Amino acid sequence: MERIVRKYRGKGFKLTPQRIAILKFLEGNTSHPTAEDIYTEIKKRYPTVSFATVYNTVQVLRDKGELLEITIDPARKHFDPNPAPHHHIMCTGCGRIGDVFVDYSAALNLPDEVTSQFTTTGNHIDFYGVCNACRTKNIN
Amino acid sequence: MERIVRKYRGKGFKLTPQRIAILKFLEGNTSHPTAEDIYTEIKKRYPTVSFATVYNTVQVLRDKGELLEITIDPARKHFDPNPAPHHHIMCTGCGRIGDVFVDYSAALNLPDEVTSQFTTTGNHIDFYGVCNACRTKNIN
DNA sequence: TTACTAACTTAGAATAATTCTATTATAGAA
DNA sequence: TTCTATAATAGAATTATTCTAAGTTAGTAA
Repeated sequence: MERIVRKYRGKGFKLTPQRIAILKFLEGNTSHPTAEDIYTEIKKRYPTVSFATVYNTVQVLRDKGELLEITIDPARKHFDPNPAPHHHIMCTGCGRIGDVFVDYSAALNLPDEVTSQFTTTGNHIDFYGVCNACRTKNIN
Repeated sequence: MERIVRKYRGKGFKLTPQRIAILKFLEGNTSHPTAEDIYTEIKKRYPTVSFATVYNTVQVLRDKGELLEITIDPARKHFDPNPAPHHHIMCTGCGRIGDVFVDYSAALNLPDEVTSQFTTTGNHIDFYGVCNACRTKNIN
């Protein structure tokens, strides 16, 4: 019995071969892949896999709290298999996305004009920057 | 001469009637409209206006630093005519977006494993919550 | 004031991301 | 082993956004 199967069985969704392949690809993956990235990878082993399967699976995983959907890139969604709340930084040059594992919640006090209108439940920070590779490129 | 024209002329883009209508609609607008919201509004006065004009205009305004593009809603882009850096809070019930005019930058120190990889240039916080209207609805 | 042209508007086609549908297949419960 | 709810698939549909080609115009400069 595979480790992935052990980890995810009994969570309320079926573990099909395609899903196991998606879970394996995502396991420990810090590249923040898009749906197309996942599709391209799974297609190598399951050439008939469809986008519907990829989208269905990431939706199930999101709903079960096993995956985060990231909105930092205005062009498309990225996914993060680490469901622990954390933040992200995107390189404005190449689009690479990195993780920021710091909880800033204690510092993020909201003004009265906001707390009087909303009950806050969470926060996510998008940091923007330039990665080393892109900075080097621009210097030369 | 209208105030909008006075404010935006000489900024490097032509002020057409459609653009003036868009700028008027956006002026002081805190509803964070989508492209469709803008299109629907401008269509009232200019029935032949096209989506291309709306998208072209918001792109020009974004490039000129007169408008922010907001990614807090995974479903579609929203626009904010206040270009001063600030943050947003979205109601997870109805999708309403509010502004948060606090600069938290001083508190957002990044760990070494991030600063060694990225030179940070900015940040934007997505707060999530429930607005009063939605909270009341759920109680009843 | 007029003439000019780069920039703009428009309708509609194209693209890209995502979702839906109908059908067939299967994981996992009984 | 059987059964059925759930999932996979191909492909159509939908939605957001961008592109294209043709006609129009804002704003510059004579």
